Amino acid sequence: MQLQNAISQSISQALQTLFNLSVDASQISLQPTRKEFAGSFTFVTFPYTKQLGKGPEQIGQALGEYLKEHAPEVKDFNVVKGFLNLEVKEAEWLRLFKELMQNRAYGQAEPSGRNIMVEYSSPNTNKPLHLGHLRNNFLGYSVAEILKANGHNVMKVNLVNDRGIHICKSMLAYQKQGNGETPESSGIKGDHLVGKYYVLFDKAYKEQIDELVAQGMDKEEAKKKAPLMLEAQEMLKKWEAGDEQTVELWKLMNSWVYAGFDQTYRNIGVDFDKFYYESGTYMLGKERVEEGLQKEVFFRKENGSVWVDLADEGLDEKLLLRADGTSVYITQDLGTAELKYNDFPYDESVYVVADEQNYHFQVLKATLKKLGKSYAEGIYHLSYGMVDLPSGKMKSREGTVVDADELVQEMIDTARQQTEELGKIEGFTPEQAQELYHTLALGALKYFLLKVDPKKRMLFNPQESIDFRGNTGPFIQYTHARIAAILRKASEMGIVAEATSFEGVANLHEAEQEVIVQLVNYPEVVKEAGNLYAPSVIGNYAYELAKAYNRFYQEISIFNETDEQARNFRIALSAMVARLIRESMGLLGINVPERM
RNA sequence: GGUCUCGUAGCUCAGCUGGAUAGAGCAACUGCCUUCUAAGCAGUAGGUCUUUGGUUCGAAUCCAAACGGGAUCACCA
Repeated sequence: MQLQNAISQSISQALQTLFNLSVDASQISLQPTRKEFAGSFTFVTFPYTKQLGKGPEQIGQALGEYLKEHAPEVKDFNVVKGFLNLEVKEAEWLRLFKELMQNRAYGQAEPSGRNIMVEYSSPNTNKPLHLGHLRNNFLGYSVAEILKANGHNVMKVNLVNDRGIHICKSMLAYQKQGNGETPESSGIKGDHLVGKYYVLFDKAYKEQIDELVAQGMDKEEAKKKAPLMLEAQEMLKKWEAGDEQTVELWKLMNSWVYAGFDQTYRNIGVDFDKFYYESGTYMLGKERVEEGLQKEVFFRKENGSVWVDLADEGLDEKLLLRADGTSVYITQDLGTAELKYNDFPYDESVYVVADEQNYHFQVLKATLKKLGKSYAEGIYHLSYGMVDLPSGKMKSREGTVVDADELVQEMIDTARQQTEELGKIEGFTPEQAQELYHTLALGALKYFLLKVDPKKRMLFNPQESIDFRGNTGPFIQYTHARIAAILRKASEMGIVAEATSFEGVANLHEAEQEVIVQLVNYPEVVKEAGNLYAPSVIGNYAYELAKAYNRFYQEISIFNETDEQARNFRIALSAMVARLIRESMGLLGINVPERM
């Protein structure tokens, strides 16, 4: 970056000196040179032809000659049409490399003083996590890490949806058919056990609907009138009224689910600084609604329901409180927003929630603004696309949902199988092998889900996503393991590759230079990923870095190099690549192995 | 129907604030392991960047429209 700035500065000077044209250096943009031409940076001269009344080649030629003479970084140049390609001196690349290697906090931005809250995961407590949740969890965790690397003060929170009709469905089915089954007695993980009863409810409920329809009732009506649905609603009312027995069962079943979630979270390596529970926040929302009525930014309809008119924001009227005074989804979000802000006065509050809720978040933000809440401005909906299967949309009702725990286990099995096939498991203790499989499995899965732009809907193909070759997590992990082997060997040989140990290196191979270019880019990449809330930017970078290194690894020998300085440089270069692979993968929540 | 969003190789995806002959991976084909881990490297083949118009020196990228997917517009969450 500073290299680009320096060159831009020189170009600005050149334009002034040669053509008497004043252009600020910040206005001069350089782009990476396409690989079929010599050079590292390219300056496009087309935009200046009119003002200067000269041809693009002519301008490029004149600038190139000036830069070669006056810019200390520029080694040579070539002009192709309106493109001035600049080659940078090898000494300059080496200097940059030494500099970044000595910077212990390389890639970590200065503290920004900004507080950012990141809410993610936010599960319902009536069933286990599925593939869609995995994208959410990986995204949320990764974005939080990326924001930290950008110098922000980050708090990760999980808002658990622990109340509502869906939980009552599981509870009801359990009451009827549970026979006192527990996770201990059945050996079923708590969230799966509760999910089992949710499915049982749904099955029986469907049967009732079919029956009613067979009797001639309209399907929509049957859905509302089915006895089981009425019972579930009754149970919800009892819960809201604090009925002891209902609350007791609710607590018991939720505790099973939490134990299960806890296990899954630990297994997939995500964590939270704080949990919020909707049962603990939904009442607060009603206070905000009351506040809005007093401020006269909300209004009450004849039947008693409360609304906000967001027409001036290009949105509709929105219900905030039902006629019977009970809260709806957005009511509790109004309360939770305030609670969050009181706990952690944020500059920004990120909600990692699927794009089906885009409208909801527009409404939430607009409504809080109407209430005059200053923190409304900081609300940012990190909206991500749904995960599709080759068979189409995931539908829990049709049983096409991919269970998170099962998927992770399948990935681990595949990792084991692949590793054994390749015969790469010699010298591992069983525990180490197990750890490796886990690292590879999650690396493959996380990378697969994070390499795609979050905003885009994506396809999860079970066959491809468990691939360990090509543009995958394990490919990058493998590159790290290779370097680790080199570093072990260097260490055995007593080589310490410090900046001083290769000061005499004069020429660089092309492959070496390409690796340095990648290394130099890293801070910019972290910044961009932060600005865009996009782990995919980091993922693409890690892949490019690993690819550049593997090219180098293939073409250039390290330990057969007779020039000690050159050898030391290559070891240092390798160490730095390993470090940035570890860092960047860490930003994705992916661990890297020492051996594989 | 209104609003929002997406459309790039057979498949899955990159392509930054407009720049050169649009790039990866998978799948197909060809080479490279007595030399630091072949989960690798090098190469061949594969494209009307959905279409049409506009902006300009220049458009996959910006604007408009059309076509085709998806989401949403509940006293559901």
